[in-house]
Amino acid sequence: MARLSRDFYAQDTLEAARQLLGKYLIRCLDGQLLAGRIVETEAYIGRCDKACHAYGYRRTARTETLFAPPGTAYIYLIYGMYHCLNFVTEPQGEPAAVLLRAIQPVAGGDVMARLRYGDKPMTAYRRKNFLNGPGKVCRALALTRAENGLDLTGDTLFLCDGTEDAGLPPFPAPAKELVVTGPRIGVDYAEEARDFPWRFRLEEA
DNA sequence: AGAACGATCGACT
DNA sequence: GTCGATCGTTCTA
Repeated sequence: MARLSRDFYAQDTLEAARQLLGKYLIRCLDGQLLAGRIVETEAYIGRCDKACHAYGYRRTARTETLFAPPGTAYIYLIYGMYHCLNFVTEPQGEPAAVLLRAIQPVAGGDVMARLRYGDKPMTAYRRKNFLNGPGKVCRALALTRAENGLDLTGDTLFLCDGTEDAGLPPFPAPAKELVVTGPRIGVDYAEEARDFPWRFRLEEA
C-alpha cells in the first residue's frame, strides 16, 4: 500500500488507465480529507488520438500541462461550466493523460455532497448519480483551473493503492469485480478515434 | 476582433 | 429520448 509514484504515471497511458481502476484519489481541502475509489477512466494520447487536446503534439496555452512531467494534474474547463480532471502520463514530452470519469465516495462524503448539492437533501436518485461523471467529480472535490498543473506526488491531490496511505481506515472493496472496456464518451467528432475502446470501468461481477 | 466549438450536466417531453 | 446553459480555447482573418 503506497502512494503512486511518478514512475507509475510515466507508463503507457492505456496501461495506466486500466491500472488506475480501484485506486484511491485523495483530495486535501482546507484540512479536510476527501477520498474516492476510482471506477471509471479514459485514455487520451496526443501522438495518435484525434480526441486528445494535444493531438499531433499540438502545443497551446491549454495543452501546455500535457507536456508537463507525468504525475501532473491536467484540469480544464468544459462547456463553459464544468471541469475535467486528468492525470498526465507517459514519459515527459509525450502529451497524454487519463481522464477521471467516476469514483465511489470513500471519505468526506458529507463535504462532497455539500459541494455538489449545497443544502438540498440527499435522495436515492442523487446518491446513484453522485460521482458518476467527470464534471460531477470535479465539483465534489472543488477542483477548477486554479488546480491545473498540481503535482500529484504532492500533498493536496494524490493517488494511492490503499486508504491507509492517507491515514484512513481500510475500505472494503467488492470481492469480485470486472474491468469492462468500451468506446469513450462525447468524442463523436474525432473520426477514427471515436471508436477506440479506451474507456475502462470497474463493475461488480 | 469575431465565430465556432466543446473529453458535460440537469431539466424536461 | 431531446435541449439549452455558458465561457474559455482555438482558429480564422
